[in-house]
Parts: sequence; C-alpha cells; structure tokens
Amino acid sequence: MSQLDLLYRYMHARTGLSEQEFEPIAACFQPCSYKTNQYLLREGEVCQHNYFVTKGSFRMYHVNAEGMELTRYFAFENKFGTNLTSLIEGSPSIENLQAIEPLEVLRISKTDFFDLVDSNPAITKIYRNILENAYITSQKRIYDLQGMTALDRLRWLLEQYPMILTRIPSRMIASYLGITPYTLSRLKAQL
Amino acid sequence: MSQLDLLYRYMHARTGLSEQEFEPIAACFQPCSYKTNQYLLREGEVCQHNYFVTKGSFRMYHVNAEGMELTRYFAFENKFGTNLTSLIEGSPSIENLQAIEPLEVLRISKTDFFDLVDSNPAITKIYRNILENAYITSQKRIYDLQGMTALDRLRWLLEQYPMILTRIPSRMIASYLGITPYTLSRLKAQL
DNA sequence: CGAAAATCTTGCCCTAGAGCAAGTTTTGGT
DNA sequence: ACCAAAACTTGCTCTAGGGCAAGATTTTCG
Repeated sequence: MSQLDLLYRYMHARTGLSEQEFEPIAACFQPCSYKTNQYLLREGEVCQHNYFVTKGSFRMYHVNAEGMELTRYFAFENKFGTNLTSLIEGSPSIENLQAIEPLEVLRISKTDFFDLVDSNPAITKIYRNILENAYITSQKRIYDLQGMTALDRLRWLLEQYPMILTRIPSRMIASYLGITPYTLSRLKAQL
Repeated sequence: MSQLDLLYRYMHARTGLSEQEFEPIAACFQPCSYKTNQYLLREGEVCQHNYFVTKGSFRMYHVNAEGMELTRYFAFENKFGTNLTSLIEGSPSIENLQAIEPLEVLRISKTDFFDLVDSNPAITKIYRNILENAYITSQKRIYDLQGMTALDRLRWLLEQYPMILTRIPSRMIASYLGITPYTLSRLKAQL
C-alpha cells in the first residue's frame, strides 16, 4: 500500500471523493522522512505544513517555564498532525513536533492547504472534520483526566492506545499524563 | 443595542457580511431567556441548539463517576456556546448547560445551523472560526494549566476574566480549576 | 423581614504524588 | 561487540492539596 493510497483511503472514507477528484489534491502532498528524535517543527518557528503520518509516529510537546516537557498529542499512522494554532494564526509555535520512531509523512504546505480548504469542497469537509475531531479529542482529554488518579489516567491511556507502552518511551508517556517518570514507573508495577 | 445587533456585529467582525446578507441568517435565530440555575441542556439529552449569549452567562459542566462537578467553560456575552460534541455527533450530551445569571440568548436549531454551514459561505466561515477558537482555547487550557500550582491557575483565570470572582459562585470556579472549594477559599486569602 | 438553606471560611489531619539519590537496565554510536 | 550515555526503577522524605468538621456569612423565598 503506497503512501498516497493511505491518504486516499483516509479522504475517501470521510468525503466519498473519487480517485479523479483526489488527483489534484495528491499533487499538493510531498513525501518526507524523519529519523527518530528528529524535529518536524521547533518551538518559536511558524508552522508551515500539515502532516499526514503513513508510518511511525511523532509527538507534540511543549517545554514550560520550569523546563518540564509537556506532551500533548501522539500522532500515529493515518492521522493528520500539525500545530493547528500556529498554522491557523501564523503565530510562532509554542510546541515542538518530534519523530518518536522512524517516521514517514505526506506533508502539504500551509498555503496549499488553506487554498484547498477554500476552493475544494472535499478538503473543506476534511478540514472541518479535522477541527471537529481535534476539538472533541481535546475536550475528552480535559474531562476524562480531571479528577482521576494517576493510575486511572494511565489505564485510560492504555485503553485508547494499547501499544503505547511498547512503542513510546516512558518519559513521554509520563509527560502526557502530567506525572513524573518516577510515578509512572511505580504505577507500571501496579498494572 | 438589540440582541440581533450584537449578533450582527459578531458576524460582521468575522466575515464582513452585509446587513442584507445577515437577514436570512437572523431569521433562523430565536430569542430565549433563562433564570439563574435554569438548564439549557441536561446530561443525557441530545443537544439541539447553538446559543449566542447577549446578556448574562451560562456554564457547561459534567458530573463525574464520584459525583463531583467539573466545569469546563463559562459563556459570557458575545460568545457562542453549546455542547459541540453532542451537536456534531448527535450523541447524548455528557454535560449540562446551566444559566449562572439571568440569561438572554439567541438560539439556532441544529438543523438550521448545519444547513447554513453547508449553504451559506458566511456561516461556513463563522463555524470554522468557532471550531478553530474552541480548539485553540481548549489547547491553551491544557497547556497553561498542566504543571501549574493551584494558585497559579487561579491567577491565570483572573487574568482572563477579571470579573469572574464577583460574577460567578466560588464552587463553580473551583470546579473549573480542578480544585476543591476549600482550597479555593484558602487561595483567595493569598491573592 | 426573618428563618432555613446554601455557600464560604478555617483549623486540623491525611494521602497522592513530587523529587532526590543511588542503583540497574537499555540504547545508540563507532 | 563495546562502552558511554540515556532511560528506567526503587527507597526515602517532603509538600500541595484533599477532606472532614464546625462555625460564619450570604442568599433565597415565604
């Protein structure tokens, strides 16, 4: 299955667009590879692309005033991921996008993307879908996690991504759950 | 300033639409009043409207498994507010929308709203704007609050809504900040 | 206006999770 | 395959914030 096939399937499932309609869209996407730990975007830069993951994964994280990493999102296969805030506002990103595993993406430039959003009904719909899902996911995260103990939060995460403990380094999971690596290590013993 | 004037200003600022273009949109909105503590939507119901606040405020909150209230959002004047997840998915709402002060809104039904989103370019743009803002706000909340002490979180909230301590009961603010009313009371002494 | 109810405050004690230190295991580069 | 560096584990101590109880204040509504 080629990279573009994956993207086509993603879009077809959400909009029912035909292969012909897909062609001009596909032309805007560029394949791109990153090694583990390599950055797609660094804090302070203005985000220029939207990324569709075809293999591997990357994370989005922020370094706060105390120097602590806070991971907000893991993008796995068949997901779009980007710093939407920076992409939308054209403001400097407050977060880093970093490959966790050897990563392959299809990326589309900001201008091409928003041109398509404004001109191509299928992409208008996809963008709406991306925004709706991003919003719903982030609401779910706020609600589900608030008031839970750290152990419950870990169980919640494992339900959503059963593979995560084997694929992703613990310190990143800890920073996603808002706990220290020490605590995560102790919790794993209790699972 | 009439309710519809406020809505027109809101939309004009975001899309530049003319009064003539606004007319058919305005026709879809219905004025509606609620008393303090009255519910716009209860948990378990499917959300049927999108609300634009012209006076007063309402909150969105959820009751978790332990019976604790978690407040997610306060909607003040000139804001749209609804349970977007329920509105989008047609799923039962997991949250309650409740007036905090005597409240006046303009509401639009779900079907009218999504019909406009699909047919009216100004509303397409407004909806995109609503989604983008909802997303950005919710990201900001996750990032800003994670890793902060309770006192810092309170200060953060007061920066955004200086009037909140006088307009909104403390227990709701506590549940928004993810702390107990006891702790909030102690923190207020430290401000 | 006045009584009952709800809300807010504060003293006290307790627990979840932070953080350091010191060891162990895993990973990556040559 | 080897070594250094990074990541993970675990014992110990400490603290922010939770939660109860009991009193003070404010709100509500007849």
